[in-house]
Formats: sequence, C-alpha cells, structure tokens
Amino acid sequence: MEVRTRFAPSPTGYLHIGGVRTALFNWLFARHNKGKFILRIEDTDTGRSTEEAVNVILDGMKWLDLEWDEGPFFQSKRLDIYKEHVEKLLSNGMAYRCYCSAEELKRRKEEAFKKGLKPKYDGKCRDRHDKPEGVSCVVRFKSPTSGTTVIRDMIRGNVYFDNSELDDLIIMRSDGMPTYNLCVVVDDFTMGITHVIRGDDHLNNTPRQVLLYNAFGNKPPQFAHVSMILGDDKARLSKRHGATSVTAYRDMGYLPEALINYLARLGWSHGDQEIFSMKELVEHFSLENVGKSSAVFNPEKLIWLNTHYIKEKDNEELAGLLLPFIEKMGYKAEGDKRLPLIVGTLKERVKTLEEMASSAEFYFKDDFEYDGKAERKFLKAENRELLISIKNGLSFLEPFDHNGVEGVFVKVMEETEKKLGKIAQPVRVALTGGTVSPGIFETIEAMGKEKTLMRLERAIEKIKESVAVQDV
RNA sequence: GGUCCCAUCGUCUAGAGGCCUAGGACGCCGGCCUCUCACGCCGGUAACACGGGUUCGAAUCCCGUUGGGACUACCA
Repeated sequence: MEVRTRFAPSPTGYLHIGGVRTALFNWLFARHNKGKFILRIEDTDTGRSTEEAVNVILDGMKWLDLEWDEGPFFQSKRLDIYKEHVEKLLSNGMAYRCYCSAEELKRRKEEAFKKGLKPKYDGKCRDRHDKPEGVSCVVRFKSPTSGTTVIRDMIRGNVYFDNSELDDLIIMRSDGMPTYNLCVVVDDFTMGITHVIRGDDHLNNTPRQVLLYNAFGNKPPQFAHVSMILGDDKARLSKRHGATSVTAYRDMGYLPEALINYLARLGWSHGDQEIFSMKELVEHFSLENVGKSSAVFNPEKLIWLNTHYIKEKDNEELAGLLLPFIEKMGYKAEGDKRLPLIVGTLKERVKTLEEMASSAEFYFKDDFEYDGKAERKFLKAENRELLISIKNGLSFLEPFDHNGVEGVFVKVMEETEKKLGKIAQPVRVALTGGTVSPGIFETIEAMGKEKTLMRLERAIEKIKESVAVQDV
C-alpha cells in the first residue's frame, strides 16, 4: 500500500520551527517510502485564521524545498463533507445535539473543579429527544463510557486510555462549524492518510480520534507522536525564547539546508553522522530512530551547521544569496562582477549571510573612516614609502589576481627586508579602515585594481597630511 | 487536581543485558598553523536522576520515587 503522510498546520500565526520539523519528518517518511506528502491547511477556526498566515506557511515550505504532492487543501472549503459526516453520526445515534449554553458549561465545570471532580461534560443532553425552540445547539460525539482504547504508536509503543476518562467532545459548534477532532479524522480517512506523524501534544487527543474512526467504520492510520521542541529553560519553545519562526531564520541569513539538517538531527539520529544532505536524509530516515524524549533547541549547533553549509556552497550561488542582504544595507551590488570573489574571501569566516553582508561592507563603502587606533599604529610616516611601493607595484599588475598580488608583496618584502606582517597591516588599514579582514592578497584581488589603488592613494595622502601637521 | 508522555555530558545524541574504563557532535578550555580575524588540525573538560528488584552480569528489563512536559476549550 502506498504511504501517504500529511502536514496540517493551522494558519493562525507564523510557521513555527516545531511545525517545520513535523513537516520535515512527514516529508522524509513519505519520500523514503516513495509515497505521497499532502499539505492541508486547518482553518476551521475562522476567528484566528488569516490568509497572510497561509502565505507564510507556503513560502516557508517552498524556501525549505519541502515539496508537497497534493494540496494545499483547505478545511474551510470542505465544510459540506464534515456536515455530511456529522449527519451520519447523528442519524445512527453516535452523536447528539447538546443545548447547554457555553456559560452554563463553564459554570458547571468550575463547580466540579471546586469539588475536586473531573471537569468533564456531565452528559446532560446525551439522551435528550426534545428540541427546545430558539436555543442554539452543538453536536457532541457519544463516547463509550467503559472499556479501553489502545493507541499503537510507532514511536511510543502501545498507549492505553480508559474510555471513562474521555469526554463527549463537541464535533460541531453552535455556528455550524465543525471542530478540529472531527475534521482531522474525516480528512485523514477521506484523503487516504496512512501515517499520521505529529507533535506529542496530540497524543491525548488520539483516543477520541480513534473512537471517531471506529464510529465511521474506518481503520485508524498508523500514528507516530514526536516529542516537542523545548527552549533552553525546558519549557515548550515559544516566542519568549527568541526566534522561532522560519522566516526569522531566513532573514537572518541561515541557509535552508542548515535548518533542515539541524531539525532532522533534533530527535532523530543515524549513528554518529551529523551532516546530512537532503538525499541522505531521504535515504536513511526512519521512525525507528526517532527518540522519545523532548529536545532542547540549541542555536549554537544550528550556527555551526550554517557555517558548514556556507563554506561548502559555491561562490556564484552564494553571491546570489548574499545580494539581497547587501542591498538591504543600501549598496548597489547587482551585476557587480566582484561579488563571487568577495564571497570567496568571506565564506570561511562568517556565521550567517547577514554577517557576511556586514563583513563585506568595506568592499563597497569608499568613504569609510579609519579606525582611530589602527590609523595611529599603521598609517604613520615610516610606512608611507611602503604603501607607495605596493601601490606602484600593483598599478602595473596584469592580470590582477591573487598570485600577482602576492608577487608584488614578495618583491617589496625583499627590497625592504620586512616580514609580511609588517607590510600587510598598513595595507589592510589603508584598504579596509581596520586591522581585521580576510587574507590581504585575496582581499586585494576581490577589491579590484581600481578601488585598491584609489584607497592606497587616499591613505598615502592621509599620511602626508598628518606629517605636515606634525611638522607645524 | 486528573489522564498521558518522557528521563545518558550544559545541549543534540550513540547505546537493543556482557563489546562501556559509556562513543560521536555542538559549546567551552588549551595548543598548533598564521599577514590580522577566522578556517583547519591536535588535545582536554563533562553524563547513565534516585531507590529497590530480576540476573552470574543492568545505562539497557521490572517496580517505585523525584523531576520535566503535554492535554484537560463551542483552539488546533
């Protein structure tokens, strides 16, 4: 039988890291088993669902390359199907109309809680046959009051629930909208879902859902409940732990492969392997190797993976990814032929694309201020001749590449009998304004001849000025 | 409160009764490399929550305790 999995987010906010991992596991399981992955939007909560949130979900999935085979299906467009199924349960006596008002239920619940009783629905309307005029009603599912429901979970094993613990849950609201538990069940069997892989927080809902499957005469799917992702204080990951939306990671300059790799290894493992390509993940993924315990989200490790994938990516592609970050800083870099070279000088020293952009700023900004300390230490009179020699050497250089630049430096080193360190730092300050940059030869090559000569000249002039000032 | 889930270094994890003096990775610390900053390389730090069983033998199986988490909506 063909494996069919689904990701079923509700569009009530942004696409959460935890949701993405659930999506990833479903996607991987489907791909590994050559099955289908379905995307379904659970928007029956009309008050909280927004179109904006739907787009965020779709964008996020696309960015991460989690391609779906069917959908997106919207529950809000399947209302007739749910209604039909509710009618079916109503007519065969497995569901009933409840006329208790929300306020009344709330009051009774609080009373029960005070007395230390279970705050569950008391079944007042269970066997009611009259239809009070002018009073709105909900539809409740008639849960069995005895017996045990077993969940066969691929991650947790068998989990047993006493049916007496289960409430007569509402399957249709007074406004006629079906509720979550009804919709998932109806959707999952009408869409032929074979494996439901979802968050641990749904485990307690599962027995009710199994009961619903039975009521409809359908076999429940295989369940696999994955543990939650926690923040560093071991509480469920939420906004107060910092960035938890995929969009935030994209905007900070994380690569999708880094996020995917990180999330895959959070709760799942394959021996000692840490780095996985998408292809390897699809090849090795299995539910047997998903752990039972919850995992703390660790930004440090995500960063490590991001640096890994930045280093690994080829310069042309990386240049394309970096471009928007450069432009966000207000520099025109589109079509700048130096970009791949610039990226090459930076890719081994930054954690994110955002950081890469800010590290690259000196390549674009001509009127930078010299760092005070660096200027005092390296742009002094005794280094003026040095900078002139380098400038002269470079001005005749053709082609203007790494090896050529190195040749110019070697020559000056020989002439002045100075070590590279003594020459590189003044040049570095002249070119970048500070003492920190990529290797000097590669920096010069990426900077380009025109800008390099211009900046050396600027520094030489600057030294002349300060010498003149000293003389006075 | 009730129901359910979970428990190996700070964190992610390997571990399917003897291969465990518990392995890998991130982080952290130290060193090497070096034109600055990084990268890289080498080394180090650090864990089976606790208590009972079962067994010749337990990180691994069972029970309990403790701790954490989820659910307990006319949210999903």
